[in-house]
Amino acid sequence: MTEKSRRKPRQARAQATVEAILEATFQLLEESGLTKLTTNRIAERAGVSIGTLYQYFSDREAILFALSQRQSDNVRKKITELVLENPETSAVRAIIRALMNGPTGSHQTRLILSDALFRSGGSDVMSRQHFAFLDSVSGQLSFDFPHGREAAFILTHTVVQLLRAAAAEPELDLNPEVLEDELVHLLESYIENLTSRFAPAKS
Amino acid sequence: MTEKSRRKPRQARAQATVEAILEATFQLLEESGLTKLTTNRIAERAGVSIGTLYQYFSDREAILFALSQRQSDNVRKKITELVLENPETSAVRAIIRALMNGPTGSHQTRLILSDALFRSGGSDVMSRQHFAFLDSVSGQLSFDFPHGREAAFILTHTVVQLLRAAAAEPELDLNPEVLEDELVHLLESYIENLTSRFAPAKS
Amino acid sequence: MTEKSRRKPRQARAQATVEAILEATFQLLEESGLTKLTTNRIAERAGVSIGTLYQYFSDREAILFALSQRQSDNVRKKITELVLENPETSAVRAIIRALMNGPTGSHQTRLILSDALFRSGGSDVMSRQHFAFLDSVSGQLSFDFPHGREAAFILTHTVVQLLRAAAAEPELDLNPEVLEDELVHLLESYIENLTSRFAPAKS
Amino acid sequence: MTEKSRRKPRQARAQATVEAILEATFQLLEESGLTKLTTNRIAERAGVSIGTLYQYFSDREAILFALSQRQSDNVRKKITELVLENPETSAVRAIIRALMNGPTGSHQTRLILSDALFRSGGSDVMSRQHFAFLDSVSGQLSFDFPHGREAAFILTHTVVQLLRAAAAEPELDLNPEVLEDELVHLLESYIENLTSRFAPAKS
DNA sequence: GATGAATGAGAGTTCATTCAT
DNA sequence: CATGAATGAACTCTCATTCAT
Repeated sequence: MTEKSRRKPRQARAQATVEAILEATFQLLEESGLTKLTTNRIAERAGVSIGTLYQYFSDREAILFALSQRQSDNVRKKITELVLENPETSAVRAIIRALMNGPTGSHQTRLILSDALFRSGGSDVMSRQHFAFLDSVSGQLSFDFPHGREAAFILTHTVVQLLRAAAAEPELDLNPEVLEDELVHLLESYIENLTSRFAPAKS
Repeated sequence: MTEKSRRKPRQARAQATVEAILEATFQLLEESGLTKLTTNRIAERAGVSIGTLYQYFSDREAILFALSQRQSDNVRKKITELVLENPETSAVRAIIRALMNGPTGSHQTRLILSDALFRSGGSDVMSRQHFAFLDSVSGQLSFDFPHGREAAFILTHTVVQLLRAAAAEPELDLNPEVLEDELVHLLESYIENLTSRFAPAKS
Repeated sequence: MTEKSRRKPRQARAQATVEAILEATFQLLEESGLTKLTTNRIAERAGVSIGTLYQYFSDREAILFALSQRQSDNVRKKITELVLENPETSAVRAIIRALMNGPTGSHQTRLILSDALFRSGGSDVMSRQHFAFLDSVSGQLSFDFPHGREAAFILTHTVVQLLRAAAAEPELDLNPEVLEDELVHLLESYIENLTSRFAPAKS
Repeated sequence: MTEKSRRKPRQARAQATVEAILEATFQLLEESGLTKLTTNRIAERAGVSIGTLYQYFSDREAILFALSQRQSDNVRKKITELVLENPETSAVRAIIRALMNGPTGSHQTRLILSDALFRSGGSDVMSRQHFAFLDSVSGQLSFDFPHGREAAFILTHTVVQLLRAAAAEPELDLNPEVLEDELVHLLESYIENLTSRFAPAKS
């Protein structure tokens, strides 16, 4: 759970090795899913020996974890990007858009990586996203409210979990733009509800 | 996806065997989680031979699936029950309460079973809950709205997915009653939002 | 090895059961080969319970054996038939023709049944064919010769084994009529050779 | 048919491992036959782990196939050897002698390996022997004849198949030298017959 | 640092056969 | 006679991981 990576790759060659391993993992996930993903196959695809792989990652889970962190970093970058580019767009929409478009890969792959993130860093990492989200939204709330932990949980998890569910059920064939709209409505009406309950009209 | 159950138990003895297998599976899940759950252990705990187990279930997944369907049936029963007992309670709250209290077992177990349901019956079974939920809520909507598929998806999946997430992160230690309240707020404010958008005041 | 069948079916119904089992076995062999042939599947296809199956056959091998005996009986019948119908045809050709056209079923099935006959009755049953063949041919030889056992072995086994090989290599796509001709040449030239060695010209 | 060997052994150690596996397989075949031959037993006898075995052979069949190829190579070597050593001996006799004495192991083992060769490489490998045989004999024929494919089939398969049958029926207790003689007669009289039909006297 | 041969516990699964009903 | 639920030894095969080279 705690210390996952073994050797911190300082040299360029090592960095490239790590890169190759993660890229190979991603490709294999896309091609044949989690059950076919074995450390040996990853090493082979990455063009390194299985021994080398284990010099950079303590176990299979660590690889998935690293890859999922990457996706998650992408999302964060995307959020910042979007907010800077379209200052007029609401923060909520920016975040939702980032969550929808940030991660690359098929639905299945996203799902797998999101679960890996879940498993390994429940507290560590997920909370980073958690709080990043909260920070972004907090501008709109600008007050403290009771039930804070549960409400915060809802604010931070609703979109991620619904996108996960949508990814898991591709046969529903939901329209991304419409879904984005509805998610914005869902969150914004909840925020409004929170506001009306805990920060009654100042007028 | 394919054909999951093998032999249809005609004799009473066979029915009891299936029962024993599912009960054993549940116990083992509670005790030691998914990774320790092997077909041999299940058979042993159930007091049947491994061969017998394979006469009724095509593989390990099929057992999990059957068990999860059971849980899901329980939830549906609970919903009906609650609605009948407390007609005054809003349908939304009744359903949320059922989803929270219906399934027995630890958080982990619920999570595992919910995932099994997801995997195997994504469309088949999950949608039953989906539409059961919709039916219950539809009284409150009493109108058709565009964006129906996406909105319906949100209505039916939000609570389940958030409870799943909460189960996966027990360290957040959310207060169930407060969470229930907030989920009700979340959904009800979204329903209100839908109403205001698509069924403007008749006056 | 010795006593294979359990209950001798005297009643018509029992006879029909045995029939059904053998027919089912044949069908399954044709459809999916030996490895997929299980006693349970045979019983199912025959429309009897597995218990019933075991009342008529001591084990799986016994079923194959009975079926192969049937094929072998067919061949014998065919030989008699052909000899009676075409008295002008040489005995050798008649036998070869019977061996080629007697057994029904695909190449693979013939192969399997021929092997079953081999295994179970190496001495018992195969020799029946063996001696039947010899008897038919002996008219042409009409003398005793040394090396009798080895020569007889060759006379009785060559055609069967070559047809077996031809069945096992369908990709050679041999022409049946030409093959028949060549087999006749093969055997007849050998018989002539035997004659010239051991029964020098009477003139 | 598909891809049989997995890892190509690059290091000397690996080569030795493959060797040990094949040797172990041969020993076990000799000792207890095909039905008792399991991959686990092979690995144990070879002194390697079951995992190692599966790094070099995709399944049990692949091991049998490799072993049978070895036998087949031995035979070819033996043929060359015999022809070189005894140029006076007819090619036919040399080949028959090689087929009888080339392969080591009991009758049963030979039978099993010959069947394995049949199954897996029906066309690929068997034909190598096929054509090797033909080449050797062709000196004696020195002409083209119609019915080539069927006659060639007979020339190349008769001896192998009869020896197979003889191996399968040890209770016949045929005398090897006499059998060799008779096989020579069988083939040579057929060759003569072919000659007289297709290359009539040049006079 | 890199390699890749070796490991081996243990997973899922099959199927001929028995025997209580 | 027929049934079919139950058996369980035995099998094949996988894969994360180690460690001598």
